[in-house]
Amino acid sequence: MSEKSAQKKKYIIETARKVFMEKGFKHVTMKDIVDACQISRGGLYLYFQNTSELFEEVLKLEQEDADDVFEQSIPKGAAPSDILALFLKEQKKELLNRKQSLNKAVYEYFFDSEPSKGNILKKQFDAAVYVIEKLIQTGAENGEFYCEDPRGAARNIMYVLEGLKIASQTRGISEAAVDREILYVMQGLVAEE
Amino acid sequence: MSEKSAQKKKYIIETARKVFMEKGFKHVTMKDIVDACQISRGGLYLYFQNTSELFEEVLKLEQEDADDVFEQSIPKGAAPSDILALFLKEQKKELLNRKQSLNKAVYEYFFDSEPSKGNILKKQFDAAVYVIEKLIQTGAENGEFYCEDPRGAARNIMYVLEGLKIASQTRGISEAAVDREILYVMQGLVAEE
Amino acid sequence: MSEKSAQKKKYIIETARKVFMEKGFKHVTMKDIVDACQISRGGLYLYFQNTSELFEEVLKLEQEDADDVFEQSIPKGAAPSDILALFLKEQKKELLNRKQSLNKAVYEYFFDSEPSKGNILKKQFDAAVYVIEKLIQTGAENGEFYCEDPRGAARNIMYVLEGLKIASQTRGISEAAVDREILYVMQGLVAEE
Amino acid sequence: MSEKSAQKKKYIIETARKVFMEKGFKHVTMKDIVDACQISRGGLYLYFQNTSELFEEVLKLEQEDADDVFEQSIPKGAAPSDILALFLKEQKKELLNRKQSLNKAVYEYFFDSEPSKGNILKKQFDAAVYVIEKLIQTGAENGEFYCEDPRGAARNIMYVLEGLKIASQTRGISEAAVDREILYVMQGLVAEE
DNA sequence: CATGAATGAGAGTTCATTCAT
DNA sequence: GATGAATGAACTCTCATTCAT
Repeated sequence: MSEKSAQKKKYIIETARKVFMEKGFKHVTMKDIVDACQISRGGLYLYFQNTSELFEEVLKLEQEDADDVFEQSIPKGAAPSDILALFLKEQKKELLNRKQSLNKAVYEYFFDSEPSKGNILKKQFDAAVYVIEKLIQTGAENGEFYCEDPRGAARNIMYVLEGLKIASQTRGISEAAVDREILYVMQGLVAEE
Repeated sequence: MSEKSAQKKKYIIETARKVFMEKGFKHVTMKDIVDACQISRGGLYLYFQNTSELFEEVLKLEQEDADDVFEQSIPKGAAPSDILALFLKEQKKELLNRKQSLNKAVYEYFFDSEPSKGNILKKQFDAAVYVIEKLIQTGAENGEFYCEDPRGAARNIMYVLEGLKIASQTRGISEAAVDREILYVMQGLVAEE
Repeated sequence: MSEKSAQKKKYIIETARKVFMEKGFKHVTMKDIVDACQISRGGLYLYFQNTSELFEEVLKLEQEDADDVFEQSIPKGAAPSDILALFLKEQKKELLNRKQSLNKAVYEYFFDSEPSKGNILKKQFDAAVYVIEKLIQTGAENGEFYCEDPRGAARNIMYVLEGLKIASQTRGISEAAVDREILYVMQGLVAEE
Repeated sequence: MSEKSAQKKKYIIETARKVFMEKGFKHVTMKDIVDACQISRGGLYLYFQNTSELFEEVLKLEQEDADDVFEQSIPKGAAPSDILALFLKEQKKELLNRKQSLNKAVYEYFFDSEPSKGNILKKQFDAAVYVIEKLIQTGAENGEFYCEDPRGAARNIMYVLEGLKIASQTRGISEAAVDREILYVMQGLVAEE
């Protein structure tokens, strides 16, 4: 029944994902998962020992899905500026629907965990910086962008996005405010000459 | 003995502050406070009904102290660029000693609270943006800075700082990384001509 | 300060009386009394060790007042049937305003106390039976009433009143229902011949 | 194991019943029940959220049992006067063993609950009045009783019983006193002509 | 006498975790 | 594997009662 087991495990992870989006990480109890999945208490423990273990699996799945989506959604031969714009648009969407993202749960989870675990976050961040850097570089080469420090600019963009994310989850943020920040960083890439 | 009462209340707030710095907000129980303060269970309830109420008072005190410190630490007649540098240095110090700041607790607290409460955060953010904007403006007038959009630049700086804060609390961040980001935003203010 | 003390004690008892009327006996805490009287916690303990002690004093005062009222409100030379009607009317008023009487508090108090204490209740009950019996007797002599067993009739009336009281406090009772029962017992005294 | 669950639930209710008979309603805590049932704290909460919920179930069971007993204990073809006497004898037994009845608990419970809940009590009372009325009517038809107002008499009997119950729980009452009251109301049904 | 801050016992409640079936 | 009843530790909160001032 390894096949069936794997299916059930995946089902639990996907259901739990919704719960984490809704309630963040800290407030979620094993009971919440049990209720959402409509399985037995003991049944859940067969697969996951606690919410942390479960959340880690959610993150893993999330990562895989994100990679897939990213690759598929980029049109072949798109211009770097378009790709960057598309990326920022995605981020904006996530920012504004705070209940539809795992952001809060991610923050809560990593607040509690050992720094070592943070490497996953770090890797994601660094990977994103790298991709953006390459986009800016390519864009600079074909004249779309003007930028003397592509890596610095990429990092700046990512930190601003992090700042926006946390702002969205704590004090709330308007669409206009998000647009303003995105516009600001984009202008930094084109307006300088 | 309202005098003594006020003293004790302040003592509790200050002790609680340390606990919140150490453990964030969510994990702190009334018992933690009771133990840290070496007072009785009921005694604590005499002053605060729950950890939220207590944390709000900690924030209030924090705000007052911050105002005092800020005013005192700015040398009269200092140049805008120096003041900004000083501000960023302070922020850097806070970022790197993540156990010495309330950042994590603040985030955890506002994750759970109603958006309305977030206004406090928003006010602080806006106030900081305003101050930085004025610094940049003044700096631009006397030739220290070059900047076409002081408000945009000020907001960018603040969002980067937020991004750095959350990075510090989740994945950890090196001093070099902080310096790099600060340098980047500062260069944006001077290097353009 | 014995004079002042006595005054304060009486003030506490009278204020407590209102609290007991409002909340019954069990739910009343020493804090409730303290709040209602606007005195200090320690101050209350100077006079009463607990709510039972206080309630006993309330009852004592109640009894004295009742005696006074009773004597004063009976017109000299009134007919027995009128006095009885007056008495029943008073009882009815008390029954229908359940928040304006100590009934519930009395029951709650005596539910908890030792049977020995119940003697107070017993004395009150017996005294009332005695008075009613005499009224009936006198009424029988002058032809207002017809009754072969005045004591039995008196006791019957008192038990019905007790039943009505408890009904009023638990399931609620309408004015019509009270009237009906009063009429029934009164008819038993006149209709038979 | 819904079967086993139901058994345990019933076991808790029956054990709780004894506790309520012993201590009334107000003084009973969830811990008392836990101790009496020899189960765990959490285990009890699996079935009942609080003492009120539990007490309501006790009452429900009580009602069912009472109906059964009543039907079974009435001999077929018994005379109305005998049935009434039997009923009063049962009531007397309950009155005299105040620790063996739920009366006190019932009163305490309904003192606190919303009037709407009191309807249960009202229904029971009205039902009993109805039964007694019918008995008296039938008895009057076959000459056992003489009564012009069977409903009034029935109500009078029930209120006296209520009065006796409360007397039993508060000041205590002797067997002789109960007999005296029962005799009085029975005489009212036969002696008048 | 009077005050009210302080204490601590104990009630209520929730949940991660286990285990017999 | 799967179930869900059962456990008990831990937390919140309330009050009667005391005691230094």
